[in-house]
Amino acid sequence: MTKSTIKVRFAPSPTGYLHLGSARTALFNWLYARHTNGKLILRIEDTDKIRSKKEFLDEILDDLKWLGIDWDEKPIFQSKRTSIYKKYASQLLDKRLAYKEGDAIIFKVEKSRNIKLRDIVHGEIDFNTDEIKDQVLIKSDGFPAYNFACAVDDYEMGITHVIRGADHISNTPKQLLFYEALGLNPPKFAHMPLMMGKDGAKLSKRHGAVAIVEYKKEGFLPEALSNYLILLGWSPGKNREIIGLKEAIKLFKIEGLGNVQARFDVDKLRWINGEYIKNKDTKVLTNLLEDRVAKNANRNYLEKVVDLYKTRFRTLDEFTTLTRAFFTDSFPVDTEAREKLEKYLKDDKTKKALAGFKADLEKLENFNEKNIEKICRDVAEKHKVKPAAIIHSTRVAISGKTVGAGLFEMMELLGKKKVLERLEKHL
RNA sequence: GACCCCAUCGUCCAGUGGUUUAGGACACCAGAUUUUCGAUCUGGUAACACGGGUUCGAAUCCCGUUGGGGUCGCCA
Repeated sequence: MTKSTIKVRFAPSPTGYLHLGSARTALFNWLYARHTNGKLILRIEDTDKIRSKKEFLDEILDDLKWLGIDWDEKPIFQSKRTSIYKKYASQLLDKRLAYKEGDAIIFKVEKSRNIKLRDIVHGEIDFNTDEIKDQVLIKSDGFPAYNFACAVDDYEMGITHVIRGADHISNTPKQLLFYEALGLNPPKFAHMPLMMGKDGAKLSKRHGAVAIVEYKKEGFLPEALSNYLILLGWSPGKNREIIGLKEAIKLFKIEGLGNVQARFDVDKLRWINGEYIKNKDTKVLTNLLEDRVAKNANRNYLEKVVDLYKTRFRTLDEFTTLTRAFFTDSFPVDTEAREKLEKYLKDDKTKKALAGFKADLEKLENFNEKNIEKICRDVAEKHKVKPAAIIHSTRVAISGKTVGAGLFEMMELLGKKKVLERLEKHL
């Protein structure tokens, strides 16, 4: 292992849950650190005394771990470093580059200067200091203002690359001014375009869930979410869509970060999630599903249901609604399914065939897929109806749905007793 | 409003002056599987925002327009 000098950071403020956009930023920082064999440091920006909450921090840390992100060294808390910021602020005071205003310390911005930012994703960006007002360094409450704390910490922590959202582009010249006044070398910057909602507007609750924890609850797999997120603004090449974090680390290049705003598309996320679900080992998948079905469900039985439905659900939540009939007798019957069944029952021949099917099933001793299918086809032929008529109406009767796995497999799994009960009840 | 960023199918991504009648994926549509389907397989529709340049040649370079986004707090 070669030593790397790369050091990046992810700096959440614990004033809310981990957001999709922040998670993506964290992911790219992590990818870069791991690819370069460098370090990722967590910096907790808790300088908003009122809005910062411990429970938010815990949740953010949990979500990061859940996504597969780990970090090096203990997280740094800005709230515990006030003396450091004050030290730097005093330096500027001494140099007469800053002034006091009450208890606050303000940085004097020199007018009509050009500040050049060399950004890894955007290239050179020029700013004129005429657009920048004097900047608060230390707030009246003694805590540092964001831009100052950020600049001081990135230097103090030895951060080499700042990978963050494009919403910070206009903050950067201010930070650059601080570095210059302090006589310090700034880190390199990479501003990634923000993630937008499906309609191109700012991603918010009205587009659906924005907190990582909500996706976790809905039953998205962490590897699917992180896979989707890194595809927004970066490409592993060769038109690859499904890519694990391990491989992404190998392929990651910071120069490959896109400069275009991407829209969050939950449909694609759902597709990726489905891909991960169907490729997952049934036992492992069952572990994830266990607490989403009736607690008394038999493990072996559960595994069989999972196996049967593996390719048909895209979130863990969907499994629950799709397979309800396997875990309770009081499952709902979809309106569409109800109508379909009623239509079949209006036909006299079909009705008689179903009665015959039921009667033959009662006599069947070895209630397995093959035998059931044979009975079904024999009965259909005898009553001159299409097997489909029996199959479709039976599926509705035993599951309340028009969609599902193969009927005969479903029947075998449910067992003779339940199948007959349901046929009796619904036909 | 000022300053800044951005602009390839509906969406994401590929494409970095000629090998492109612009490729892949999601979504959508159609066909198949006649045991359904939101499963599976096959196929299809669909884009270089617009206008000027530069060049033998532009999706690729430059300028402008339009459109989207961001920032202008003692929030971060």
